[in-house]
Amino acid sequence: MRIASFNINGVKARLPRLLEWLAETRPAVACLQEIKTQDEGFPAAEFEAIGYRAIWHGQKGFNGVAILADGTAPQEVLRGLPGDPDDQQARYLEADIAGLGGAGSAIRVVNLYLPNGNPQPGPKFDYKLAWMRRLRARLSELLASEMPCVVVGDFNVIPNDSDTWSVRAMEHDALMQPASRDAYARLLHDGWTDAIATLNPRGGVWTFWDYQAGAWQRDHGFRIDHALLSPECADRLVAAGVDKAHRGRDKASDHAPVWVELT
DNA sequence: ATGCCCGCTTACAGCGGA
Repeated sequence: MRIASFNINGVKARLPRLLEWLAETRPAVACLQEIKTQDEGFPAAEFEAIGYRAIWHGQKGFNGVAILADGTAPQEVLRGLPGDPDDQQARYLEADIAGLGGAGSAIRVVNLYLPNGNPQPGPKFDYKLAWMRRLRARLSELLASEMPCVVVGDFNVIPNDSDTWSVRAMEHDALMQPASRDAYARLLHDGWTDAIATLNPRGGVWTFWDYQAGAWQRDHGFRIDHALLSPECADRLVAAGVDKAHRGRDKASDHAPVWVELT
């Protein structure tokens, strides 16, 4: 059973590529980030036509997340990350997916689009770090619940030096500041398993290649899209990967899809 | 040091992304 995450950089601009990817890889759950549309612009009928039911949290022009499930409707648990009533940005969706947990029970899926934080220092970086503190609080509740849980999305954090083509090029970027990395490391220390890192301990796996400066052609990428597993799900991990070839297609997103395969 | 490219917007230039 596959759970995938894909920062699509605009659901309207990406729809043909997205439908193609769903048909080719057929994940049980597909979490999308940066849908970049208001709720009423989300192409739910296009996904239903190929067997996916969806929930989504849109915003005009920027951000926006969606959860698609193959043949079943995601049961929404949370829309928006708790902890700041003034936060209006559409970056968090949490849902139960029936039938994917042990013995036919549900699995909890968190889909997030963590703030970029550039330029740093500054208010956008402060917002990122505050968002990560709120995320840790919510994910700690999920760990305490002991339910099977998968947290995927664009974390906008390069966890280790081996997760970027060039430490020097990214040195001053918000994605790999010590404070960003520390906040991510705290999640892992709490008990979450980074699926791709666990299966690729030497690093060198990228999920993003910039549109600019020929980054794709030069393989100048880094790893910022992650899949975190609760202990129950980590025991079921059999594979994890990146659909790298999709980054090379015409009209591609600047991110490639990432996925985990659980028994 | 900045822009490169791309998607979005009551757009035709500017912003955000990473």
